[in-house]
Amino acid sequence: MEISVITSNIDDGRKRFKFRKRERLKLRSDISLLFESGRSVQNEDFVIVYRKNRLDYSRIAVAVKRKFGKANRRNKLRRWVRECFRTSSDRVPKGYDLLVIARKPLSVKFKTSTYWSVSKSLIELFERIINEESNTRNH
RNA sequence: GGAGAAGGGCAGACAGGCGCAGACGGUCGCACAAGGUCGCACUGAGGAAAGUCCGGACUCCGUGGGCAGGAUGCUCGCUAACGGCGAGGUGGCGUGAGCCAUGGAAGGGCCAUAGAAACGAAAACCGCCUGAAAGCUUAGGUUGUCUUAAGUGAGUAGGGCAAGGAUGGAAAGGUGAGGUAAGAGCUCACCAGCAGUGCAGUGAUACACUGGCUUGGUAACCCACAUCCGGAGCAAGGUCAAGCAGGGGUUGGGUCGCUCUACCCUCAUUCCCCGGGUAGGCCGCAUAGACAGAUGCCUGUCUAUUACAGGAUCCGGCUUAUAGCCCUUCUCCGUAU
RNA sequence: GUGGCUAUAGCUCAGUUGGAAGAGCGCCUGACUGUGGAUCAGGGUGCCGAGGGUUCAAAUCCCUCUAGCCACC
Repeated sequence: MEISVITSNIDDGRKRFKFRKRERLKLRSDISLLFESGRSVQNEDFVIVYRKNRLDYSRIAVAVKRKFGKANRRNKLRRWVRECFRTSSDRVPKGYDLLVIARKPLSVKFKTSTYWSVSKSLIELFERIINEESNTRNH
């Protein structure tokens, strides 16, 4: 019961987020479905392929090509994307399967870029997904 | 204080917050399954985790032998083993601390072009030394199809030499003296190198004496000798089980580049071939340990957002990448005492 | 991850005991033609993926890197 007190204290400042196992998109069949019937948005850094699932939460997968860089760089980008997904879950569209693909220009400027610049361009894409989906519903 | 040489170390730290993986303990769950959920506590990437260049462990392949093939290469030691490391020997470079290299008298191959000649005690372009003759001319003796002298031919042909020049990456010991027509290990002294003997050392070798005077380079060319190596690799391999539907074939199969001897299995549940369908879990697997694959972000302080960079069967090395520092030992130069 | 292969002209490829690098297509120049094509004649387009080493000499032999590709659940 002491625990709940602590967490509630934190909730005063900012929200407490988790990244659960079920929020990962792991099955091969799900991903091939995405490629077959998913829609996509893109900017200079990323492509996001998305598709509505029948759950009340979103699932995410990250794809980084081997050409992007060595293992260290690829790991770092994957962690940043995951961190962004976790901390800004209120801005992520709910009930979707997402596949984030890193593009070539990002690999060039990756050495000088920071976590904030990467998460900014990701959030921009998340918001565009929300907008486009609401538009199609209106039609 | 400056310029170097060798070796070793750190690889952001501390505090707080959010988050992740595993194990453990609760809890939900027919249940010691999968999965979810909770957690004041525990564990959670590197010096190179990398390249995959070596060596093992481990696993499967039927046993043994031979050939082929591969690796290493001064000596000794360390090691499970190694192509690794340590010490020593010899040679080269550097004022020095130190650094780099290491089989050429078993045999064969190759050394283009240039050069006389490229490993055969061979060869002769220029050169050095020696050095003709026929013929021709002139003069004389003599009148014969004769002969003498000088000149010319010619410093030519021929012979001797391996000193010097030229070529080349490299020219067959080097320097000096004697010697000779000119020269030459032709002779002598010293030096280098080779062989033998003695002595010291486990040994590579060192030292001394004696001898004949002397036969390049290339084994990251073949190779001799010595030592070692069977082949594949955790996607190895083992095991469990659901679903469906099994069918067919004949001397075939039993790791390998080749080969030999012996052996084993086998007319089908197991091996081989073909078709359909497809799905995997667990073990292997670890005091980090997954199977879409765990380390990230924020705040404060310290110069600090800051190098190279992330385990995938595990160890021992090597190699390559690397910010900013720190420590130890040593060398040379300058100044002061 | 494990085990392999390749890199030579703009493109596709040769290049065997180490001795000054070629073929085909394309390209450029000239001739023929009013112009173009076809045809004929001529031309090199090269730091042999990068850096070291062995050698008198390296596309070739040895070592280390860098790219690209393939096979095996």
